[in-house]
Amino acid sequence: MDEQAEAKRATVHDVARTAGVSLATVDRVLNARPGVRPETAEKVENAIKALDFRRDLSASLLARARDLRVTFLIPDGGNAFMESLVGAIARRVRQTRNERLTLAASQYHALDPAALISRLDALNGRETDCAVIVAPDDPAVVKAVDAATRRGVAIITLVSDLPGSARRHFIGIDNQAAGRTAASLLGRFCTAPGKVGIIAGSLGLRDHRERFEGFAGVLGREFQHLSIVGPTEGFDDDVQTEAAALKLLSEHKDLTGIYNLGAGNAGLVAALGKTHRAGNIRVVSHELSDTTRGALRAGTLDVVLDQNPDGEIRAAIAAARQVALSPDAEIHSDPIEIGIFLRDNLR
Amino acid sequence: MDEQAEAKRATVHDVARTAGVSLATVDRVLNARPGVRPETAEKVENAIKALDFRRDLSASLLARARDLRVTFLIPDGGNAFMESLVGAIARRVRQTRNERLTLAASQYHALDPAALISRLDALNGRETDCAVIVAPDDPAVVKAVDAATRRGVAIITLVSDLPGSARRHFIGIDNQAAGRTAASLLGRFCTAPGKVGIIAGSLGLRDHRERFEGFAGVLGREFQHLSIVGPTEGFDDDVQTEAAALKLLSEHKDLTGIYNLGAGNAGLVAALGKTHRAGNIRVVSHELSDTTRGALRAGTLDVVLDQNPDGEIRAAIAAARQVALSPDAEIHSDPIEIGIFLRDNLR
DNA sequence: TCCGTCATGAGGTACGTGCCTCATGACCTA
DNA sequence: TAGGTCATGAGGCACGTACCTCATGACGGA
Repeated sequence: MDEQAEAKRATVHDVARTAGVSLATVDRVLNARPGVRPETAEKVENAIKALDFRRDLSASLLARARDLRVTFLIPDGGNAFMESLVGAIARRVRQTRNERLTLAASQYHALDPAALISRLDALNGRETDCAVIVAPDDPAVVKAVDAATRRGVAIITLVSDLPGSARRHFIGIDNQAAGRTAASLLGRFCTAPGKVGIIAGSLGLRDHRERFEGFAGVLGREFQHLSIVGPTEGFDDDVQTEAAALKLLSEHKDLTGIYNLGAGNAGLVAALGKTHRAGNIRVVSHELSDTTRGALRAGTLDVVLDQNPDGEIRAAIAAARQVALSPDAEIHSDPIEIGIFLRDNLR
Repeated sequence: MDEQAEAKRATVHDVARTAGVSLATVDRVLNARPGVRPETAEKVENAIKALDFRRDLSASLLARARDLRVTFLIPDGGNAFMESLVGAIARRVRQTRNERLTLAASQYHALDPAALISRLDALNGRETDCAVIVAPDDPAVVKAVDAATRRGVAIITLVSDLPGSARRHFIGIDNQAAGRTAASLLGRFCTAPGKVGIIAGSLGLRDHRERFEGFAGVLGREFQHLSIVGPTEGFDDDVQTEAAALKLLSEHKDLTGIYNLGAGNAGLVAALGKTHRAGNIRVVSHELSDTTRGALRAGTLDVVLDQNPDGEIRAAIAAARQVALSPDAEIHSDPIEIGIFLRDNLR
């Protein structure tokens, strides 16, 4: 089987000729400028469809003599995963310097919707084409997203979605599947009957709720020799997570497994070490970091599920380009896969 | 932390001015055209470094009025993984239609180095910028790769590398790590003492050898209650793999696990079904496909390691763009991660 | 009927790079 | 010294799109 290149691509000139209108009119339609009668616009749309015309991104960005400007809004506050997202953005900046792309990363005070909202309100379509946000599922945030969209800034949600908002796209993993996967691994690792403790960041967070649901479903259905203790909340914080883990460990001597579906892994590792249970309990947690890598190597953690921050940033940028290309068309993006890391396939 | 966009990027005009030469000379240097004295070229190189000039890929592809032409050479022969690579290429074709990229996929007779070599010999730099090849590690292939490189076709190896050749880059997973991961999972799933059977495609293949080495290392070091039987060869073929699996199963009644590090999964699944051992033996194999997905859902397979064909194709194209941009510079590409799939995180 | 508004056409320049032609001067060789 | 080769400069056109100005014709209301 050989696939050959298709014939020459259609240009705006071809569209104009086919539609029987001038270049200027095609341009008005393509860039949603006023001054075109609906029936004329339709002729153009039809020609575009007939020729399968797609605007040439290279030429387009070149002609407007400016970059595609993408702003990231990420929570701060020492959360290792969020920091790795910021790191991934910085890496992309280096790689995309010759691709007419300007990336700006900006952190807002975590767990503070008002801080995020004021950042969103400050965005406008003249300075920003697209904003990629990691946002809590809050009605006021949804409103701010809708308002920014009306000002011409396309919004893409990252990690945690905002269904019901005007956001153009969501980039993230299937958190239910992540929970199911954790249960499936822990269920097979813990062969003797016993208890499995669950630590969440906060059940107010959509992604954490979904992970727990997936986990509980699979464990209840397939691993009935294990029962669930919790979830208890660690608020994505090392100190509070350590306290939660210590409480679990002291109250349930027959604990054979732990699933930490939030952040705060350093606290969890510390608690396992202090109680001398590291290695005796099977532990699954989320997000690769220096802490979790070290704990995997030491055998304190057995599995780390990872949502691949570099992949998410790449996908977000690709989605932003699609938005720039055709503001209404549906966005296609490769699904972000859940990475499963053991000591043996650490990167 | 906020990262702002840097100042305006340097253009060829800036380079010419800084170097004190004309645009034409800069162009000659940039595109490796003859007619420039070494010391003049050096002035230009220095200006490029001083200004951190990078050629604008969009403008470059636009100006040469042709696409970046990438040809893929993939083995045929019903191997499900190779077919999925071809499918991934087809998907990319659709996504990159407006990115000045022409992808051609071409399959050659599997296990036939001569067929690959004649394809390589037919490539030339006027029609192809870059060839991405899945190639056996054969001295004659290495020679053909070197010759194609001299004719101006950059070669990128995919899945299996050709160290010692003039290939510009390798895209693929760490096969040692894949083997280690398989051992680590199988070792924890098989808690009772017993035997683990190994089926390879062919130990003549570099990637298969590496997987086996990784597997044997971890199993011997960490799971001494398990012993290895094999490897036996299935030649990446369903029928032969089924025969190999049947032989393993009949000769070793105390087999508690199987690791199939090659293709031919349909044969393995058939053998497990016929001997009524499906579900009683822990099985790890490679590459997601309809067969392996179904077997995961049915519980016949426990884990499938996957090298993410879509990601590999994406990475290969990104690498090809880098080659086009600067023919000598080192290529940076995100590592391809080993996907670990259980029933619960199937996509 | 006159003027204003609107839809559209015509044509240009610009973006950054590739690639072409032609001219010029320096240097080498016979 | 004439003819040749070579390094370089000067300039222009092209790629496909964005965006600008100006002209023109149609149609409406007063």
